[in-house]
Amino acid sequence: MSLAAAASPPFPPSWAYPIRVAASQGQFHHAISLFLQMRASVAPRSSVPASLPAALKSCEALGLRALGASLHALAIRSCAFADCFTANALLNLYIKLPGLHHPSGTHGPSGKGGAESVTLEGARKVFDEMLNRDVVSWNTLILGCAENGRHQDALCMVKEMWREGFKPDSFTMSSVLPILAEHADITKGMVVHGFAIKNGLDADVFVGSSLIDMYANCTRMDYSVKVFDSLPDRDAILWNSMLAGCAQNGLVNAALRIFRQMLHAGVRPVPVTFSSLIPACGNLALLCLGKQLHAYVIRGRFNDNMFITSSLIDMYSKCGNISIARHIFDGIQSPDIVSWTAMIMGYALHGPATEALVLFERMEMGNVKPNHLTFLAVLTACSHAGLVNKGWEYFNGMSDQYGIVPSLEHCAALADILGRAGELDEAYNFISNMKIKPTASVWSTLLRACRVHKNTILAEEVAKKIFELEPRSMGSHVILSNVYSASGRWNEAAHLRKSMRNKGMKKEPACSWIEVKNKLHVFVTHDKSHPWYNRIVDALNVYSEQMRHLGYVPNMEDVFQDIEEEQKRDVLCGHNEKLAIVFGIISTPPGTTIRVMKNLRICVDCHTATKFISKIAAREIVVRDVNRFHHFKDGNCSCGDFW
DNA sequence: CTAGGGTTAG
Repeated sequence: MSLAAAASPPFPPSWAYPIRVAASQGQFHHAISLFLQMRASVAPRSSVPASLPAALKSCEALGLRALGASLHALAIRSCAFADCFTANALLNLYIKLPGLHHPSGTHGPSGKGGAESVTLEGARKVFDEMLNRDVVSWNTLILGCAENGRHQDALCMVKEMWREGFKPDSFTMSSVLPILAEHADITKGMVVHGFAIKNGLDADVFVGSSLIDMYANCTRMDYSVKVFDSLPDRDAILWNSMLAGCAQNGLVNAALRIFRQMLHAGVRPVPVTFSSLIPACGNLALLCLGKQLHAYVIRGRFNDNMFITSSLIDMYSKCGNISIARHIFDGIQSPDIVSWTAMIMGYALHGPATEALVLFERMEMGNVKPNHLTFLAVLTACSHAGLVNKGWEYFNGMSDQYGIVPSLEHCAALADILGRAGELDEAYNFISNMKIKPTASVWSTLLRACRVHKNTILAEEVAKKIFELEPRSMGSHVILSNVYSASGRWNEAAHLRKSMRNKGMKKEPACSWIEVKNKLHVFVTHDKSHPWYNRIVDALNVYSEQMRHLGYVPNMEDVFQDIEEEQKRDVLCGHNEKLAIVFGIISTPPGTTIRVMKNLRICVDCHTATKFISKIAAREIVVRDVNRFHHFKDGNCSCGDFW
């Protein structure tokens, strides 16, 4: 460290200058060290106020709470606290370092608020004691509230600052807009937008990107586009905001267009560019596109970025390609909790569910601590593999060993494990005695189980509970009606359907889709508009004949209407997953793996038929339904007929 | 002295 500059200072003598320079260059240790030397020397008192903001900033960066507290005392003793600039820096320190207590106001952790509220109390005290405040003071406190979940406080404070004659600026906007984005409060969001326009703040890129995010979170990408187009050239952040917004709203084509425009405009992609695009491919199961992005990632040497590798693992497994996902996972030197969880969830959804548990144990041995999502993944694996004892073990272990309180999702997963395994009474008791009040969705896992295990009596009781909580629950009405149909109680089924019609309830249209040669083919039930429709039906009829020879019997359980047998068979033939699968087979070279996605659960008959088709056509067929993956091969399915 | 974009679930 060179003291030369400080030892022979320019006129007027100043210690403050090198301290400020060091802090502004990120050399916080150096800044602190200079500050302490200054205090030990006979430096003029006037150096203290001028160097305090930089010293406080350095404390924040290095997390030095004790020194921070003594600087607070020094600020008061030296009268530097009267200076707005210095007091603001101190206020910021209280916001940024949780656990730094105001010397005169340490009440200790109060009630449920805990350390978080104590931290803000200290900041609030500093703020209240300030002799002079400016817009920065208000902005600092508002941001502190915004980032610590005190959303209402933050919004109230904006009104308060306005009342006291301070005009909100671009900093205020970009603290407030993320709050409105999180609450999807487009009404207040547009008020803020209007204020920004009126006060000439809308050309600011920080405000602009916050507005883009806010509208994107309110699923109004059209407004986001308008904001984006109205902003002056460019900023890489804005491009990435737009990309993330489109990707999260499922607008993959729009996202790709923006990606290309961005490259064209000479803006270099950064890791976040990909970590927002890749998950969108996974959610829509666009394997070809995902692979292209993967190639881009490799060329750009982004593949050592954990966010990207995790999203690639998730993307490949959601696209049905668990082995590539595993290959990427194996290439990571030390996986973090996110990549472990993504990989474990991949196996949980795919089939070799015990592999998920093996990975979980390896993860524990590697001293990576599981979080609530990891346990959700492990419980999902137990459910899909029918492992009841293991399920209980993990459910109890998560709180006993890791102090993670089971959430509603974990409880639902355990109820699912019990129900699928046929332990219906245990599942019923478990749900009835849960610490958290069960929701309709928890009960409906049991309703599904009742249907699989053909327990009509319990199904009726469970359905009653569901309808109390959610009178218009479409899925539950359908399942109960299926239960009635399956046990030949057509009158009850008909009555139920009538009451559904009276309530104006409509079944979610089922659809399946498949990507062939980079093009997406969507099949909606009863939609005959696909150009290959007749060819598909012809092929399906040929398969049906062969299937019958091999012993296939159509299963009518899932047919909703009580119609003649012959008609029912037609309905089943028209099931969109069958159309998508057969289209895949006749439009690709022999041996190609068929990957089909479906927006609902696969039906019993389609599941059986697909097993036969995989054998007859000698194809591996991967079906992703809304719940899990099915790998059909050689007449068998990886789910073991258990879903 | 105060500010912006991303990953795992359902």
